[in-house]
Amino acid sequence: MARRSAEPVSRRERPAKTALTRAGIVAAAVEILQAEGLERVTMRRLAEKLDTGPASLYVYVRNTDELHAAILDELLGSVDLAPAAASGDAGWRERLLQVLTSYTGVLFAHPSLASAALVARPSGPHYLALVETVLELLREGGVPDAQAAWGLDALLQMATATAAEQGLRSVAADARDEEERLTAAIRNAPQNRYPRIVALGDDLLSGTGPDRLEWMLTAFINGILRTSR
Amino acid sequence: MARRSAEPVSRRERPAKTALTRAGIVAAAVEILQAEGLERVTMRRLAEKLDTGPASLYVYVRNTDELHAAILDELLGSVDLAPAAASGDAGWRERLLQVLTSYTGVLFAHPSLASAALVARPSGPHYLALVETVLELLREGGVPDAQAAWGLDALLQMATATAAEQGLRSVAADARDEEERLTAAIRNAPQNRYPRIVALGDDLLSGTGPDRLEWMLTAFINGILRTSR
DNA sequence: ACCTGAACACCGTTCAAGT
DNA sequence: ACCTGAACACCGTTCAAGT
Repeated sequence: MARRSAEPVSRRERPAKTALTRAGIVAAAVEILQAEGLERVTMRRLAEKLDTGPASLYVYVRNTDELHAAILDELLGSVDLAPAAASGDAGWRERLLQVLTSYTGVLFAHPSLASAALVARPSGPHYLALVETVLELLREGGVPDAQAAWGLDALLQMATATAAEQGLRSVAADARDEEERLTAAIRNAPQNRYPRIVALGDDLLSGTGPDRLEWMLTAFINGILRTSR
Repeated sequence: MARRSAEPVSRRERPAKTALTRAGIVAAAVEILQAEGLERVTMRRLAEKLDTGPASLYVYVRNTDELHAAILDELLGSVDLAPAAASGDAGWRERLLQVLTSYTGVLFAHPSLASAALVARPSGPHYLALVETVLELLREGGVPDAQAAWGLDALLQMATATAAEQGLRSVAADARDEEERLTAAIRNAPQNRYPRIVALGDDLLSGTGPDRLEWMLTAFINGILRTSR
């Protein structure tokens, strides 16, 4: 089948090629993330989706890490900040936990992104809105400013790290391997050398889901309240 | 310059090629880490150093992540666990902080490894020894077993995440960029939308070093003590 | 069982040249 | 200013074939 010109075919084969914009690039990146995971959100794959060469993306995005941070901020738009405002319905602690749980949930849906978030913190508007909300709840709870400033970071860090760990566990086969190695190591630990590990046993690895995170966050909030700088 | 045979030259050019072992592979990997950073600890670079092809390594190491975990456990051998045993000299809290600070110090020296540790937890003997020590100190402090089991993980996580963040800041130019973006975002946050962020200002990013970590750990230890499961 | 060469299927980033 | 083709300098992992 000969064709006289490639144009009409290429018009049919792919969506109309729109001008590149940062927003469009990030949106395409999110689509790839949803469909194929963060490992596939590469400059080359993204360029292919946008029907251009990878070099073109560097006009809008400094490098791959910045791209990942932009994707994360985009997704943080779906964190539910509403509980924070609903005062009266529940205490500030409970509402703070709700917000942080919503944040974790978003990361849970994209485990690989949670890992990236540990390294590359975002700085976009959605991230700032989350920070503002958490700070406001801490203020409502009477946490002194200095303690809130340092506590905020740790709270988000804990939530992010938990999502990364838990998420990987359920997805990557390699992470499963690693977990099994750790479980085996703990089960087989000789009692004379590791008495406390043996004493606590499986509880060290128990409840790795939301229960554990909620306890961790609660414990840390209690600590923030009582620990001055 | 012609040579009749490559053998004598190759004997001079590189160290005598010893048989591959897992220990030898990990040792070579640590050398590359020290000299060139974790980014350069690739299967190919490692094979080159060991004078073989990358495929040969897969007999001893399942994949790159497992290699990274093995390197980390190796380095954890230099964590100073001695303070834990020196009871009487200082309270258990202080000694726990000393151990965790030593752990952070090791990771600080290899920031990229700290990031890897957040994703790929090790399960080797040195890691188990660290876990055992922390658990024993928590027991000494009267922390109930259930709380120690879940608290342990969070303590190590906080120390690891802090090292990863702080370490990257001092090394990677990209991370510097990111920090600057975040600093700028916080400084330029409009007061009407983000009043708490503006109120706390630079304190949100202050003291990102050992002081901050010590406060975080102390706060969390206080929380562990008071928060039952 | 261990080791290897060669291949497969990818990467990020830069740069000179075009529009 | 924006966009591109082409190149540079790499990756992890597998597999058939050797010892």
